[in-house]
Amino acid sequence: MKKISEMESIRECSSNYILAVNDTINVIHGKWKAAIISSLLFGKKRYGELQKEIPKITPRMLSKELRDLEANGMVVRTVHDTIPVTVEYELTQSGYAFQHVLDVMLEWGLEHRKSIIGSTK
Amino acid sequence: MKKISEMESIRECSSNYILAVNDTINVIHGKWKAAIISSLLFGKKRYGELQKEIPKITPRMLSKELRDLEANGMVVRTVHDTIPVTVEYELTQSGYAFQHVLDVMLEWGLEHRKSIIGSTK
DNA sequence: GTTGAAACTATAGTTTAGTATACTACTATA
DNA sequence: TATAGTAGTATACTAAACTATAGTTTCAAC
Repeated sequence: MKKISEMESIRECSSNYILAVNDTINVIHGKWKAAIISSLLFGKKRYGELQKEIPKITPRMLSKELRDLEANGMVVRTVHDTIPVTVEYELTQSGYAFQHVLDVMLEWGLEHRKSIIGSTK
Repeated sequence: MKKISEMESIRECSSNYILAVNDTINVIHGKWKAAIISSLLFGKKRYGELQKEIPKITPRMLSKELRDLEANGMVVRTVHDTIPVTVEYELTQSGYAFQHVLDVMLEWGLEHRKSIIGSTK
């Protein structure tokens, strides 16, 4: 399949590999993006709901990170003409697909923690 | 199996999920760590070899990042009593296992790029 | 005409990350 | 005695990320 050969060819070259991986790292770069994405994996949310779910984020950071995620094609922002206006944020298809990446990170993190505890006792 | 149930229980709770995922993000946090890990995936390397393979890294950053990675159980540092002394850095088992995380990132990144190109044409 | 809700923005400051450039310690060989 | 190789450290700086706190807009209900 094409996907396999594309990955294979990138994996052969250390510098291309790093560039492609960094593309992904940049999308979740920073202190808050993983939290926002994780929160949105449980369903679309309004600005105020995100603020409540991510307790210590400032409004400035929340709106900046949401703008970044929107610019990167991770979330879509929808304004509803209710009174007062409400805004909903939802993951794109790519955004939802990112759960697989987070799950693999989670799994590795759990194993890694075990291996560290095992090696220091 | 235990691993499944552990993951399932973490995935049920948004805040625990974020905490566990952040453990992993912190390990590769910063501009250079993914590059160092990627380079070491191709085999153990000496300090000077890493410096050549990662062209723009300063010696200060390289030694800082290597210290971080060592402290996090990602690499082991071995001093050989050659003349002059040589130092080798090698990934731990966890470090090598991290390739799976990077591969999933790579794969998602390639798909994501396609979906962005597809949506703007 | 004041209050309140929603979704932010503005300004200023602190903290952390990263860069630039020079220097050190050790020892072997010329 | 000077030079070179290896693996760094030291000092000072700039830039990016993040925080704190207050203010803005819009419209409706009281």
